Amino acid sequence: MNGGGGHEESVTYLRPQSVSSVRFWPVVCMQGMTTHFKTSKALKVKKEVGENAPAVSDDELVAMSVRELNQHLRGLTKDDVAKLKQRRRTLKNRGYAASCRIKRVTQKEELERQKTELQHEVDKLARENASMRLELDALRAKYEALQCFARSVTRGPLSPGKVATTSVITIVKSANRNNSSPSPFSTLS
Amino acid sequence: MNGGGGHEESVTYLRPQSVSSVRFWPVVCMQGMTTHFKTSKALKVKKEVGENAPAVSDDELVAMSVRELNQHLRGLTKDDVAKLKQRRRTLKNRGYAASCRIKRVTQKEELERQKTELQHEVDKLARENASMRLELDALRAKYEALQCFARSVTRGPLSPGKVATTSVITIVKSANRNNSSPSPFSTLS
DNA sequence: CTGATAAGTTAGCAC
DNA sequence: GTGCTAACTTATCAG
Repeated sequence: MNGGGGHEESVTYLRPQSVSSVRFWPVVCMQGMTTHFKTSKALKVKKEVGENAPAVSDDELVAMSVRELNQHLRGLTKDDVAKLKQRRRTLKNRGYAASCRIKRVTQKEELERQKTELQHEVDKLARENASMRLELDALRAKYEALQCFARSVTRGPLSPGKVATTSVITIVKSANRNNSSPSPFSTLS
Repeated sequence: MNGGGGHEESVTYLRPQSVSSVRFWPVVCMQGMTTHFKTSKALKVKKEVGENAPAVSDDELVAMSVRELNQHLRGLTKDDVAKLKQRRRTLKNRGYAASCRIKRVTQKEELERQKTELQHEVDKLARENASMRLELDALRAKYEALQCFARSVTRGPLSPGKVATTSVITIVKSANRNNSSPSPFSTLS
């Protein structure tokens, strides 16, 4: 596979580094891009006699600015220039792909976090709601009881002594049925 | 590139179909897997003299059962068998990858849907909560006012003539209206 | 082996 | 040219 014409001599593989040691880089940083090495894809360069190119590493190549890159391009074949640039582009893309995946995972986690947060908020509001509803019902009961009493006192102004007291007793019982709060007259005395 | 030894004659490329017409398949279905065609990767098969293999299409190959596949493998080189199987595996993987992407997107959408739903629930509960709080406050005010009145009637049983009667009427009216009146005496006509 | 998924490669878009 | 992303390929793992 990958026959360059049938030559086997004086060929140097770039990227001869570790296989399947995969690291995550800080997004867009692309340190330590030394992975994989697909044989059929490995860029290779004929070693010219008296070659002085220092065989830039992936890390260096990808971190290089365009200006720095141009310096390394001095005295290279037009073909080699293209290949080096392509290698740089590929390395960059590898980093972009990693960034993209990290972003995807991060966004998903963020979404799940927000979902959990909202769920907690729903729970909290539902609890508040329920307790308020209880309170409201209790207060309504108390209010109606008190209203009953007030009506009995005012409508029939017979003798406010004994009758009123009896009414109060009744109301107290009624109020206890509905909830735990004491009689509507607990604060009266 | 991809030299099979330097021969250029009698070579048939499989997968010569459309380039970059990408379709989504029903998950795991893998219909219409005719895409891309990376030249450096294209599987190619030597055309043997008297070859009777019908050059199975991607669709057929991927939909084939193992038993059917074995029938198509009759009279093929061990090498060609391996290549065909590899092509099948690659096609399958293409489908798996598509399924994987679809699943990812679907899950994300589902997450967002749930988030929206929860947000609506929070809004609804918050609204309920606020209105109930208003109702509660109004009722408390009414209750206290009535309590005041009741206290004044019971504690000092002076003359329950005009004032008391007026008060009672007010209370009754107020009771019919739930919470729109800030004071039990506001509706005094 | 089948299916799924992480990582890498490629094509193509947008700036 | 740079960065991003969909689709594809490959490697690898689980069942």
